[in-house]
Amino acid sequence: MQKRQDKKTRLQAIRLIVSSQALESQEDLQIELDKAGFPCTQTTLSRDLKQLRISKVRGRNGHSVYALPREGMFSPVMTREEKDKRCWRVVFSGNLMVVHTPPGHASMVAYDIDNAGSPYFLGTVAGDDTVLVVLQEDVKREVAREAIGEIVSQLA
Amino acid sequence: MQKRQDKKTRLQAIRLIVSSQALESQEDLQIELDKAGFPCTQTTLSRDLKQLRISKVRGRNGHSVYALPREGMFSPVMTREEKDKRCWRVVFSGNLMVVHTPPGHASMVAYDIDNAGSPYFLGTVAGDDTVLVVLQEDVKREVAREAIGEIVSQLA
DNA sequence: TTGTATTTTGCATAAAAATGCAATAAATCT
DNA sequence: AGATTTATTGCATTTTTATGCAAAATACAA
Repeated sequence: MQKRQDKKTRLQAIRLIVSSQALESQEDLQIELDKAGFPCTQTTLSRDLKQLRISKVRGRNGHSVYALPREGMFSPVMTREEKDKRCWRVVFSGNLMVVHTPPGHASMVAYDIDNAGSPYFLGTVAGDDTVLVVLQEDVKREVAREAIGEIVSQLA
Repeated sequence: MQKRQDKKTRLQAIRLIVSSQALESQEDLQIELDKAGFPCTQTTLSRDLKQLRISKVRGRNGHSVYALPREGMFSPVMTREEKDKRCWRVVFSGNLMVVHTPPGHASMVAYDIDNAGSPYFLGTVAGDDTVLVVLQEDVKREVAREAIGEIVSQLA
């Protein structure tokens, strides 16, 4: 067998390529990777993509393209209980809502809040275990509390 | 050909099944769907999944399961050009300004805001795609909006 | 070093998913 | 009603992706 190429670097190249172009098959990716100086087989690509947790997702047109995984994505295998536990405590201060979560889960919760499209929440900033949510000015805390409850348990 | 079953209903059933169990193949889905009273072929499923924009995503273990589409979940939903073109969304609440950016760009924007040396902005906190800017107490929103506009456009 | 374990990779092949074509049900038009 | 168009669906097949196995490079231990 020939001298191995640096796998780390190849994986990095794959990330780069996948994030910058819409590739529809491993064969296409293989071609691009080859251009970039990383020749390899479809077999290897299949394994690399698995390791990088890259999957094909459908655009509006129905076509599928490869895409990097985004944190905050959780598999449908997560149990109800696990999801409900994502949100620990909610307190308010001025027009800010402070959501406490388990360590490391803040970004996921923030992601869900952002994507819930609620009119009450203007935006979020996530740390490691805390999410800061900026409320619409005239929103009552009760309303906000209920809304966050729905988002967390609903996605749960 | 036999009497057709209601496609609408079948699609609904697929949504339900996919969102409640971790299925690894269309064949598995076919079996579940059959149990639910919607017998059909893999061919039909392939088409249904395409129409529903359901795709396989990888869990942490690397295994793939079908999952309903979630907006904004994957990067390629928006191309790089679209991201660059997208106009920043700026909203206010109290003496806070909330600046939305493309995913991962918040810290860069925050950095630029900090370094712009504007007297209107006391400080910033950046998440992944949101920057929280604390405004000087007596600053008018129009002024703030204009100021941020200048800072941001310098980036582009 | 020498021997052993682990990792990486490709080939051949299996498994999974997508699609061209054709048949026919259902809808629409005249 | 009868004719025409559109939508669904399955079969056969192709295309795409995953994997068992083996070879060889690299890492590791004694």
